[in-house]
Amino acid sequence: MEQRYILENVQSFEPVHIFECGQCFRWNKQENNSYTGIVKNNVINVKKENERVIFTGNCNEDIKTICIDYFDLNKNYENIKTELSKIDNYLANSIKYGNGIRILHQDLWETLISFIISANNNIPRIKTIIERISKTYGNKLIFQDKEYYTFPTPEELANVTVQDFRNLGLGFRDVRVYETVQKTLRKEIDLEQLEKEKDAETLRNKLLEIPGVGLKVADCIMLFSLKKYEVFPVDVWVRRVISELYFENVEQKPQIIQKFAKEQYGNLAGLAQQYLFYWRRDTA
DNA sequence: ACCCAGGGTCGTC
DNA sequence: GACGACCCTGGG
Repeated sequence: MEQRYILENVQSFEPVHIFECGQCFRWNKQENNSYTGIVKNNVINVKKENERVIFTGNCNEDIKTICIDYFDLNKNYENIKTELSKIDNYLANSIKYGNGIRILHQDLWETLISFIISANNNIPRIKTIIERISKTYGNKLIFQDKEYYTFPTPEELANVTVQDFRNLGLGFRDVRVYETVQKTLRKEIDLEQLEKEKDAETLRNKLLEIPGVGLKVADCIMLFSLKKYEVFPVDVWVRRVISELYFENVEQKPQIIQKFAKEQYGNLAGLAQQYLFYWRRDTA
């Protein structure tokens, strides 16, 4: 049923920053500049009007509860931005540019599969593939006379073959997704255990055992789903922006970049990464 | 038409 | 630890 939740006097919440900073793939801009997306079994529209954010949705659960968790609304980004801005001017400027970014608390399963698909791929195509998977194997939801589809569970993907995935356009990632689905069904991958794991290093090592998950994808999962804000995913854009700003435009290896980020940005390096990524990619 | 690059990972050397 | 291969597609 349709529900509404309104947030007044908000700071640090800008839909375009949140949804276009590369952390998520299932939110789409509407004609009125609001965004509509799918959160578990719920369709939600997010509209910003001056200092007010309006969440409207067809939700099975309480929309307020969903939004507080998903958008991490109890986290104080004002303080974080103030602290990070003190580090250096490059970061301070990118924070100004993407001042409304928030790191989402996304579903682990969906994030895992999405970032396996992201390997050597571009964002428009990643979005298309995820949409096809959802439309083919997810459940239909109706919101304001339009159709939306949930991201399918491991069980809903149980009988999908490698060839089926290939036909949906996954390319060479088909086997990786297939194996990950099957291992999850056999409990060789334990999603609940991963969610409970507190220690970042242990968590990363467990993620690295999953087919299609290397260092970069593991870090994205940790940051975008498991709230490990200290990790610093290094993709081509981040590698580029860090090399340009801090290494006189001499391309550094990912390991060097990560070491540098940890020293420069500290335990909130992941947030710094999002501001820098958004700024560099959006001004390209 | 052609080429390149994209939120990398994996097997092989 | 370095190097190529890998599906596919949008943009130059």
